[in-house]
Amino acid sequence: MARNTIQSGVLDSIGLSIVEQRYPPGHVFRSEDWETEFDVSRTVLREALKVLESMRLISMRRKVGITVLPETQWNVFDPRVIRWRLLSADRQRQIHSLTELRLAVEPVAARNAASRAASVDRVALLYHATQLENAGVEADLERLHHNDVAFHRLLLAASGNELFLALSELVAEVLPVTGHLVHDTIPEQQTAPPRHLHTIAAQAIVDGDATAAEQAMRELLVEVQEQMDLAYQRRSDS
Amino acid sequence: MARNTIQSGVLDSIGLSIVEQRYPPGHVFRSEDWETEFDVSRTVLREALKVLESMRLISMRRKVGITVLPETQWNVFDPRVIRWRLLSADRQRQIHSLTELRLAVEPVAARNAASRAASVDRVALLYHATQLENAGVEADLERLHHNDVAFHRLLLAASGNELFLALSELVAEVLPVTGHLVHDTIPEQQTAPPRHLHTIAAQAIVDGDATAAEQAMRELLVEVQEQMDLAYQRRSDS
DNA sequence: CGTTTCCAAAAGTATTACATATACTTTTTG
DNA sequence: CAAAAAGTATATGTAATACTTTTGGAAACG
Repeated sequence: MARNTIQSGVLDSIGLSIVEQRYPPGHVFRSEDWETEFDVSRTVLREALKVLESMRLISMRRKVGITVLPETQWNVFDPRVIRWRLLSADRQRQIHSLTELRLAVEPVAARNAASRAASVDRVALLYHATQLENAGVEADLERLHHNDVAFHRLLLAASGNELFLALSELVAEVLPVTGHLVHDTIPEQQTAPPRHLHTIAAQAIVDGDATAAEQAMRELLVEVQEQMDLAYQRRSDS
Repeated sequence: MARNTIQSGVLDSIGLSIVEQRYPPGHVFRSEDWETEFDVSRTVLREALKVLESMRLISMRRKVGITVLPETQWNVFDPRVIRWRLLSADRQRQIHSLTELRLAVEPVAARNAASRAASVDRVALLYHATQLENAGVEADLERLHHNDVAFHRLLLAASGNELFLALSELVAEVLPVTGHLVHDTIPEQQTAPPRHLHTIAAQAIVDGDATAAEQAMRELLVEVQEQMDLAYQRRSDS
């Protein structure tokens, strides 16, 4: 995805530094400052700044300069902002927020999928779920995450709501992070229940049982939420 | 919000034309085409295109040109994309999707607000709710919408989740549209119940009753959803 | 028929000059 | 002396242009 252009490098660098709170909100730059720091032309810099402006990380005004905007203004649904935040200090808060959002949306997505999804999608969902459940302890994480992402993306797509589908990108950003976190800190047998819930949800969708699907996804996400909290708790203990 | 710059005009024009499906996905432009059409410099055009690229409406590649991306790629959470879609032909679908998302999120937001919100926010919520409920038939729409937007924004803010808060911008975009639609097509007395539900939800949040708050907001959004469907049904009848 | 080479096309980058809006200062004015 | 008007400096906004780099596709080649 990341195009091999210097503009994207500058964008990434500035974006991350802002999200990392290296500059207080309200802090003002002149574009010249960045030009010299990165040794790029005004053209390249301005194109990067325009993107950051469209993400509401900064505001550009004549005779004033580039102002760093407060966090409340940010387009926190932009996948790049998500990624930057997952790299920054408030990673934990970001994961918590994202999981809370998933807890709100995915059960409803499951409900809708159970009543609207195409048969082929229902079957595919069940396939990914069983793949997840049957994966043993020695299964490589790579493959596990792939199925996990595929399951949740398909679920959101099958909901028939393009806004839900768009959220799958955010889920895809956060899933590997939560996956590794859980894997590194939680004993294996404790992760079995959520995996099983994938299958229950998928089966409910295949059966067209909207309520059961919603319930299973809700339990699954509650489980994820608890595992996240537990993982961070153990971390701070060590 | 719209800055008084040519670049923003070009951005708006191209963005809207893409969202309106005036060009099929996969259609390829050269930046020169747009330059002549809008009679602007390459600088201005490219800055607009960069923003559109960051919204995933287009993709710019060397030796290829500017490709219009399919709808599934779009950053549908960007407020500008929302606005363009509300202006375009699939306005109805967009409203339905947004309401469905609200139906997923706002009840959870209410639940969280009931257990986390600051006292001052709880009181303010109740204030806006009673203002809404007490507004008579002759109350000007302007003022009604202002209170409505304020209520929902505050609710999402009080949830303590910055992703929920960010959604308030989308709600603010869609609320006036649904508001006018309902007002123009539904008899006044039928809009009373949802208004009352605002107060019930707010009161539950003041009382710290998470379950009641969630339930009230869910009923409210279901009501909104039904009114939307009804409004469009009546429209197509005429 | 597949592979490599090469070219042209389109975006990517850089430089420079000028336009324009606007925060700030100075002057005028009542 | 304060408030309004005028003026000025400054940083972004816009334009024009030249050059660089990547890369799809045609042409040459084995």
